This record gives sequence, structure tokens and C-alpha cells, in this order.
Amino acid sequence: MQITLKDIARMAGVAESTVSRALNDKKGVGKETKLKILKIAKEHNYRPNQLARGLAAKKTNMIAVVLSEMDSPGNIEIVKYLEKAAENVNYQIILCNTNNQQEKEKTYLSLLESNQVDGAIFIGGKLVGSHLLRASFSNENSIVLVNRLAEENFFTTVLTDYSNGIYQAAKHLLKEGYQKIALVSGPKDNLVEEEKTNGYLQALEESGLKIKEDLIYSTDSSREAGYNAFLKIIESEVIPDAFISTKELTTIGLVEAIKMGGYFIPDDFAVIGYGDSILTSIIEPPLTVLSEPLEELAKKSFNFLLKLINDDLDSKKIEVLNPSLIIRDSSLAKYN
Amino acid sequence: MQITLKDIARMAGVAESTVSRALNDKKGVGKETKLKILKIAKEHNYRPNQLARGLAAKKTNMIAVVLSEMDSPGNIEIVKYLEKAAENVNYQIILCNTNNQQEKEKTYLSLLESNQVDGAIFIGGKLVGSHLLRASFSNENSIVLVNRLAEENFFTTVLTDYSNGIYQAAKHLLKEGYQKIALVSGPKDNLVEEEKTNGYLQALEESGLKIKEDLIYSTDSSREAGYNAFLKIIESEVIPDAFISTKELTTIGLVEAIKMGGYFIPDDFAVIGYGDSILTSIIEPPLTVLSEPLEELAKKSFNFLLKLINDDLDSKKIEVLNPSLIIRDSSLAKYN
DNA sequence: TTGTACGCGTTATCAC
DNA sequence: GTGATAACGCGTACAA
Repeated sequence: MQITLKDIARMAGVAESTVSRALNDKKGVGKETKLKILKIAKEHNYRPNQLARGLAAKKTNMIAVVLSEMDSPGNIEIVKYLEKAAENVNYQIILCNTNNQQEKEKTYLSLLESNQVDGAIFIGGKLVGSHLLRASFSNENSIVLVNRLAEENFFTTVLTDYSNGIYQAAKHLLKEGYQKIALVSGPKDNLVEEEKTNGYLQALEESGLKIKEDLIYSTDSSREAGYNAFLKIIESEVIPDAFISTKELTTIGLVEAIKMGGYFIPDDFAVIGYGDSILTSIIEPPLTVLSEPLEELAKKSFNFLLKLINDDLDSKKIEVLNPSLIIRDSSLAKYN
Repeated sequence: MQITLKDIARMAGVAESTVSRALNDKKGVGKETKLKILKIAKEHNYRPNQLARGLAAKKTNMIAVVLSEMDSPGNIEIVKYLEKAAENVNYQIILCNTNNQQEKEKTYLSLLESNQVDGAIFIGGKLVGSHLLRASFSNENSIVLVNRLAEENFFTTVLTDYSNGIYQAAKHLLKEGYQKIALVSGPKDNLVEEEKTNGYLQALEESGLKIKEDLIYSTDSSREAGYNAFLKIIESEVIPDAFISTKELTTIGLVEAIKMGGYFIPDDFAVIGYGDSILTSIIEPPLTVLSEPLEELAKKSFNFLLKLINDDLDSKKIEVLNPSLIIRDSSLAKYN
């Protein structure tokens, strides 16, 4: 059995409340009694029961981080930064993985509703479902969305400027002489992916190019999906000379398919991938990629959540950060 | 505010205990009262407060999964299998990341000691520290180790047969005609890595080859470490003709260094890497790798933990599973 | 500065 | 079958 407050109180010959105060560094405890209490606590390796503590204080100092994709190195990177931020303020992170399944999200939301965590950060994922909405209505839950768009705009959100990112990518390809740029984006029912597509369309329109519907392909965010996307697209009437991929894993699959087909990058097809992660840095040739400001995404979202928890945020906020285009071999100029 | 048991009791005009019984499917509740209670609960979106529940029942239905390396796709894969297993028995997983820092492990152990979780699975990591030991003494904590060796043998453990795995790898290289095989292993203060080295030594000795100390290199388990390992090793007197790498990320770094040096695989150096993950499958050339039985590791360890929690395991168990050698281009025969 | 008493939301043990 | 009531371990007014 674990030792409890009561035990310490008995040993020290004081009241439980005094022990509680001493252990929590609250003022109003005599120096000597405090020292004695701390000593006893240490000697017996006392660990406060966090369940009881949370129950009494209505605060657990734990937050949930809900990942839509645990395979994506970018997401893992964000988690690491979150952990660092949490550590500084003595918060625990509990990591949850949904694998893009909406029902799973519901499960993890109940962590909030059942008071196991003080707040939650949702990273990625599709359109915000009705259950998330209801959660925000039923009680003033502390929720921050990262890289996830909801048309309702009920949640504090930290975003990457996807539209602008893909816009830059497309512009770059155009400047390098590519004219028939294909877009391999994520699932259609994802507003973030819609944003990306918008950036693509805008760049093409500005250049006076006709949009070929055949060259816009939306699919899952998996490696296989990227692979199959290439196979589908080169079957179409218009053969592209370049690809922009909007997800980390699809990028990998896409490049693999291109190489498997005996084509060369960028000679046959230029490629701009997504995410400046280990995956895109391993693959050959060196890939031009769109890179998200992962550290900032993490820091800002954590700060927002902290403020939400402490009722320190007057209104829902949306912060948009800029991605950057990292130019490498795979998008080199077509004719030189 | 959330609705509580008491609220439901009031609305239904019954006692709290009755509500508790009804909601927990315990016998001894009238059909009609039960129906009424369930209806009210559903209508008001009642969520039991897990803190209170855990406090009263001394059981949280949560387990901690402590990862030593979150960058390793193999570990992530194990986590996914664990999640699946946990879901089946209505357990929640809380993921913790230590980044190979022992102090962090201590932090997460306190999740156990403070009754926030019913048990913990430690995946990977170095030598078991004294804090882990103390945990096993102070109270009968439910702990399972995965891919982690402790000389004390206090914990139920699920292991891969590392020694045999590396033995197979080395034998394979020898058969293919390689004679000067270098080993790039993980940190020295890690018994698992020691096991791997043993397998290597055994294979070489059986073949009557003299061991060259220069060719045994132990380092961090990072990509950079693998990269630098190659640079160091080719500076030595004996230039190897093959490499065995015992960690996922070092494998990547190693291969990158070889290619960066202008060498070819396997013409200049054969390579056997570690882990059949996305990383080793992306990199070129196709890599011969040692693959761990990830799903089995997860399933067995979870079952063990469940039994530990339910006091269903009479003694500490150690289960050793077999890795498999997946042969691809990077270890092709030297002369043909 | 210290102690008393109550509450947090459940579960479990008695009675009835 | 149902209802009080006492835990569970801690925080916190309030009183002393």
C-alpha cells in the first residue's frame, strides 16, 4: 500500500491540512513543521494520489494530445515540442492516436468530459465532427486545434497557411518551366486539403493556365495512396510534367511510383513534396518540400491551451503561421 | 458543469447507490428503475468522473506505455498494436516518451505510484535504473518490459532474440563471401546491445575468423551516430567489406554516409540494417534487414500486463521471440 | 501558525 | 430491489 497524507500527518503529529499545505508550498506553515513534514514525506517516498488531488482541486495538470496520424514524422515532431513546453509548466501529456477514425476522437474527448484531463490539443484530422461541436457547447472545454480547419470556427486554432504554401510551390514550378502540374492532395472532406487546392488553383490562374481537372487528384494520406495516385494520373489524357503532393506519406508513395515506372525526377517529372522530415530527406533524389513551422505550431498551441485552461483567453483565436519552401533537386528547372 | 450521479439520483427519485449499480450493469436493480436511470443518463449526456471512479474503485483502466524512442517507426508500430489490444478490453493507453532520458522515466513511473494508471509497459531503453527497481520493491507494481534487458530479472519481459538475430545476419554475410564485417551497435550500457554483440562474436568465432576490435563500434541510436560511425570505421586499419547495424536510425545514417562517400552498396560495402520499417524500405538500395515480430511483442506484453494487473500471473515471466532476416539487395554475394 | 470539517464524485458495505 | 452511509485521498474554507 501507498503512504498517504493521513499517514504523514499521524507520524508528524499534525493535522492533514498542515501536511497538505506544507507539501504544496502554501504559506502559513511554520518553518520547522514544514521541514519535518517534508523529511517524513521523502523518507517514505510519498506520492500524492493524483486521482484524489484532481478530484478535490478539479484540476489534473494533464492534457490530451490527439493525433490523427502517428505515422507522420511531422506530427511526432510537434508532440516532442509540446512535451518540452508542458514540462516547463509541470504538465503531463497523454498522447492519443485516432488513425483518422472519427469514433476514436469521441473516445478521447471523453477524457475531457470525464475530467481526466484539463484540456486537449487536436493535431490534424478531418472536418470537425458534430461530437466535437457538442462538447464545446455542453461545457466550456479547453480545446485547441492544430492544422485542422472547421467551418464553424468555434475553436481556438493554430494553422499553417496551406493555401499560400501550395501557391508558392506551384509558382516555383511554373517559374522553373513546368506547365502541366498535377496536384495530389489529401481527402476531399478535409478543409485543410481544400485550402491547399485553392492555393494551387490560384497560382495556375494567375499564370493564365487552364485548369485540367484530370491533374487534380485527391486521395488518402497514405503511402499506398500516393503510389496509386501516380498510376492513375499518368493514365489520364493530359500527362503532367510535375507533381505537388500535399501529405508526407503520399509524397513517399508518389516518388516510389515514379521511380518504379522507370521515370526520372526531375527530368521526367518534377516533384514537390510535403514535410521536411526524415522521410523526405532519405528518399532520392533530394526532394523540394513544403515545410511547416512545427516548433511554432507546438508552442503557440500549447500557450493557447494554457490560457484557455486558466480562463485567460477572452475570445477564440485563430493564428496562421507560414510554411516555407525548401528547394532541392527534385524541382530543378526543366530546360537547362 | 457536468452532471453527476447525485443529479441523476435526484431526478430519478432513487438513491445514488442504485444509480451506480444501474450504470455499471450490476445485478440487483429493478428492470424499470434501471431503464429510467439509463434514460436520464443518456438524455443529460452523463459522463462518470473517472477520477472519482478511480479513487473509489482503485482502478483506472488506464495503462502507461513508455517509449524510449518515439522516432523509431518500429516502436510506433508496437504502440499501434498495443492500442488495438487495449481497445478490446476497454483500456486506455497513455503514451509517454522519454527520449532515452532516465529522469523522464522516473517521471512516468510516478504515474504508477500515484495511481493514475493500473500498469505500465516500457519499450526499449537502457539498463533498468534503480528507480525502476525501487518501484518493484515498494509496491507490487504491474510493469512489463519490452525489448529491454535487466540483469536483475525482476520484471516480466518480452524480448526479441537479439543475439540469434545478429548471429543470423553475420552468418548470412559470411556465406555471401564477406570476411571483414563491421558491427555498428547501440550504446554500451545497454544489455540488449550487448546481446547483439554476442551474436556477432559467436558467428565470427564459429567461422574461425579473428575478431578485429576496430570493427566493433558502439554509439548512440541516432541517424547522426550512424553517419559518424562509418566515417570513424573507415579510418581504422582494417577496412571492412560489410556492415551490420543494430538500430533503425543508425542504419539510415550509416547508409547515407556510405553513399555520401561515393561508395556503392553492396559492391563496396554490404549492409544489413535493423527494422523492417518505412525508413529502411525507402532508402536505396533495398536493404537486407533484421525484422522484429512487432505484433507479437505487443500482444504478448499486453497480455502479461493484464494478468499482472489482475494478479493472474504467479511468477515473473520472460518470453523470447524470434526476429527474422529479410534478405534484399544490400547483402548480395560479393563475387558474382 | 495550526486544526476542524466538509466537499470532490464514485464505489462498496451494510442494513432494510 | 433499494437506500443510507462510509470510505477513497486530498484541498480548502473557516475557526481557533
